[in-house]
Amino acid sequence: MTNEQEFFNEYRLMYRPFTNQINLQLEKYQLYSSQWGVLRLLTDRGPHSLVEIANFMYIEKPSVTRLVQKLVEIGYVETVAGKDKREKLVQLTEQGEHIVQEIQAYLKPFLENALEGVTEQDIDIATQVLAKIRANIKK
Amino acid sequence: MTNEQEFFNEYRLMYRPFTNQINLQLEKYQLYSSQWGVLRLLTDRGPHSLVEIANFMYIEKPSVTRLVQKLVEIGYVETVAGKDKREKLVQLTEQGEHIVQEIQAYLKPFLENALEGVTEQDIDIATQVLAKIRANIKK
DNA sequence: CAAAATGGTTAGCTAAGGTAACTATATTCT
DNA sequence: AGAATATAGTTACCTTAGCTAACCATTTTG
Repeated sequence: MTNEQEFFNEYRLMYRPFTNQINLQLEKYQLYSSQWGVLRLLTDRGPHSLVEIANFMYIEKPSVTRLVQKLVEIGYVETVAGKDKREKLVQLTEQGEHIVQEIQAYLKPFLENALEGVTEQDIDIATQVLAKIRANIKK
Repeated sequence: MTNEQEFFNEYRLMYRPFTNQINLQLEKYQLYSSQWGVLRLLTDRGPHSLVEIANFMYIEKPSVTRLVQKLVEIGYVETVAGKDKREKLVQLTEQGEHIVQEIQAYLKPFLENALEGVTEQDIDIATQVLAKIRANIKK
């Protein structure tokens, strides 16, 4: 087995246990990891339209509609009309901003534990490899 | 944003484009990436019972039942009764062994392209990081 | 040998998407 | 300017890749 195949093998093997664990942690906040992805995007990079969210997350518009509808329902985000009246800008509510901080703190020990025994440097290398692959695929 | 969060962010962002592309490549063989995962396991490590497959792939027994049923239908694998009469050993058929070779060759350019510009050494480091995380999570 | 454990299946559910077809607003092109 | 085209978002319905609960059939254990 070549190194390339071994890498992709490991990549896929990690996916389910990781996502399951994250969903377990997020249950407390009535969130799934997909919704958490949206909240993190809004936190890290500010308000986005639905289409922008779709492009960033590599998912289709209807999927974003549903994710955002649920987050609005819970009260973590709100939508405001853009200058372009077709557009809806999605932004965190005050409650949303608050909960994101709380969740980030809550997840911290879990993520730290997951990376236990891995050096900072290796994490950075792995991060760059993943980013590079993503760029190559979408090219 | 800390490095840890950045890593997990990249990990998740890569998942959908990657799996979509793989499924696209596998369409030609009437396979999904989940089924391909089973074929690869049988190729790399020989015949396995359903429970062994479930443990290896971190999925539940009923999911394995369905994956294997489909592969039997297509004719890529067959099941033989184990010494323990409850057990079913899943193994590649001749056609299955043949097709795995073909698919591996067919996927090669795609995987190489995905890793273009990444050094062997960095791939190895990234692979080890993923394996380590998986071990930490399941611990 | 009865009770518990293990391997596998069936039935029905869910998360996290996707496509097709539509409305409403904006943009472009003659 | 007005018609054709493009873009943002939604609705309805479909799919992949899982899941749990409940159930057989064997095997192991007390």
